[in-house]
Amino acid sequence: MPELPEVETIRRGLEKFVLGKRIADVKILCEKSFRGDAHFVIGQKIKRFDRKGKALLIQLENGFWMMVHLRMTGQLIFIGDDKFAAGHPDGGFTEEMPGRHTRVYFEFEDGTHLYFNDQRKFGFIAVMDELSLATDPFLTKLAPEPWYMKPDDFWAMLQRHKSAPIKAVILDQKNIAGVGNIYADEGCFYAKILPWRKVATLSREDADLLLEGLCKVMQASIDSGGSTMKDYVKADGTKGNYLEKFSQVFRREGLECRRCGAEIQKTRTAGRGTHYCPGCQE
DNA sequence: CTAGGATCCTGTCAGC
DNA sequence: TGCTGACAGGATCCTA
Repeated sequence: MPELPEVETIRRGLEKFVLGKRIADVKILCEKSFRGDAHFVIGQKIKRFDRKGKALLIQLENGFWMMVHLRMTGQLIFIGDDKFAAGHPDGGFTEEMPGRHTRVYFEFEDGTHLYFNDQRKFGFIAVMDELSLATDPFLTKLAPEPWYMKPDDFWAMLQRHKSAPIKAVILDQKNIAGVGNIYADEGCFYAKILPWRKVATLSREDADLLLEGLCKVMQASIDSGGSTMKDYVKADGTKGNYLEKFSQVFRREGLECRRCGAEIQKTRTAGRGTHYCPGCQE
């Protein structure tokens, strides 16, 4: 579920609360959720948190890395004097940790913990050396994030997928990085494009507007995630919800369009639930 | 090469 | 109540 803005929110939170901590132990409760050798991680200090698209990268002082991908239902929860959670919106601090969905957790030297929870087990943490990171198939094929893509590049990319629905194209991380189901729908709404339109039917203006929309909705969400994080830091279990704050179509089926007043609809495109306004998208 | 569908896994919810 | 199928903020694998 977490898309780029969620992962960036996590990255910032971890940078604030976990950077520099030394990992005393790693508990693996689900083998599938942890790839590679935990021995390269135990005893190491966390040197840096980075992010590429939806992938979180953690650099250790010995030069090894951990790549975390949350996929659909992953979340990271830090519990110490401060508490911080982000990712999949379920659970949070209501459960005892480790909980029913905890797959892996880290114990730091100072007694604090970082939990990786993942209901559906699609996500993972992978221990990687420099070479495996540099040659990782997902990372090497990952396209630029929207704000690093020029309108010309975006347009050129679209020309390679003329017969696909536009939503399917922007969901593919090899085409543009970080867009998921929420921002695909929100971006199409911004550009007034129906998500199932074949790319061939889009004008250059449509494409420019869509790229602009993707940049804007994702940046707004990152900014909002920042304020959500503050609520979490208060450790009161508050569920910040940036969707409520500025979603125009996502999970608003049956409600009025904020732009034209028509009723937001939900259908299926590219195998995913798809939200749109029949009044102002075409 | 692209496009589309099945698949990984667990949980919840609507409908019978 | 119990069963069944659909669906879920993702990405890969397989087939055509």
